[in-house]
Amino acid sequence: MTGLTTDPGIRDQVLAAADRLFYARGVQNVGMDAVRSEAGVSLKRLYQVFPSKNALLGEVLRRRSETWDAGLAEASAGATTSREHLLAIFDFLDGWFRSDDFRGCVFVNTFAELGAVSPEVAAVARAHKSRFHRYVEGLVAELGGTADLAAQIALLVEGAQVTAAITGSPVPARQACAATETLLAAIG
Amino acid sequence: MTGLTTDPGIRDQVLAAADRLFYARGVQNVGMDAVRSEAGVSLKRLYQVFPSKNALLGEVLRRRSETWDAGLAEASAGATTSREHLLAIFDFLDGWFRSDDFRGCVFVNTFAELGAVSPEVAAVARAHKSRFHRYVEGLVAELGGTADLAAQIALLVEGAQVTAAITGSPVPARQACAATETLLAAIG
DNA sequence: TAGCCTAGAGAACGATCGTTCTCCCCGCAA
DNA sequence: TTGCGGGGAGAACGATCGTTCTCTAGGCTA
Repeated sequence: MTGLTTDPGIRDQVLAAADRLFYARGVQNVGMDAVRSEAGVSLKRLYQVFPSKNALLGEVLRRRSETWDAGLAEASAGATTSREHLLAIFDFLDGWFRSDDFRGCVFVNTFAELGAVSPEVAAVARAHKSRFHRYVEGLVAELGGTADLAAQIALLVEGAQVTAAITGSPVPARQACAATETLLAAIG
Repeated sequence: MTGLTTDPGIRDQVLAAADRLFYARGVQNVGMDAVRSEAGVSLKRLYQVFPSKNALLGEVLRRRSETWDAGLAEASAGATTSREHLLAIFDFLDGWFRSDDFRGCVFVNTFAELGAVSPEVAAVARAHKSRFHRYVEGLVAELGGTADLAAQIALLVEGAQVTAAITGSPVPARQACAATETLLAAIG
């Protein structure tokens, strides 16, 4: 009927393929042709759905931010207290660090790669981190902790991701968790 | 006399220029021509001193590792106890985070950009982090702390660098310092 | 069946980049 | 003064990449 037939499945396929490749190799090490192959879609279609690589990257990042939230929510499913919600973050990290394709935080990686030359990328990274920071702040406040304590815990989460990526080991999740427990114990 | 006249000043100029540009924009966003211009050296000379961009990057990273050590040593100059040496790390970070051109840890950035496609880059990043980790471990051991405590402090240092880079604020240095003091206080 | 719209495959294009090559000039030895 | 070897500037080359264009085949409408 209309020439703009855009099967929603195609959009998802492309996003999933781009996400996989960008994350695994770095954005600049992945050509649009590789995305096309991985997605099993023609180049024409690809550019019909996303007008440029930058637009595609933007959507990939937006989706990763949602995926992060979803993973966090899933790991917090059994949590009842604020403390449990807080510590569930580290369960989430632990599971993630153990996955075969783990290669650090997409936002940190993309910021490192393109943040200096792309204000949009820098803004998306900042927004994601800021949102997570507020999430932690809310939980810590419920436990009677200060904003500074929340910031400290966020640093541990950040450090765990970077360290797990570079060392290839999942233990930073447990270490960051233990440190958080120590910090929480010092609230009183 | 010999055709291999390689003024040692030129080598330093090139390294300094490459370091500045790679760090400011990301390795892949800097062409060899830009390095050449920044260094004020002919392309021929550049390739006489460093046979390839990869070789140049390798040397830049090696030098950054030394610069890190030197900065740490300088910030620790007045420290006498192990505790002071440990806390001096955060003075070092604070000064660094406040510098205009701060853009995170070179090793983390380069790992994010090239670690997946360049085993050498990944290895250099790992080696640097591992060396710093051992440094912290030594200091913490002198204070009667465990290796796990050292790892926790290292996570704070890592997290502070990433967070300062993305937010553009120097406060993570202070926050990581405060968290470290809390963790140290819990040793007993 | 005839005509047309669409989509796919991939060639083509223009830009960039790492690396090498050419050309020209300068300073030095005889 | 006359060659000559080395160095500088930048053109050139080959590869890659983002993006667009062309060509062809196929399916739907009348």
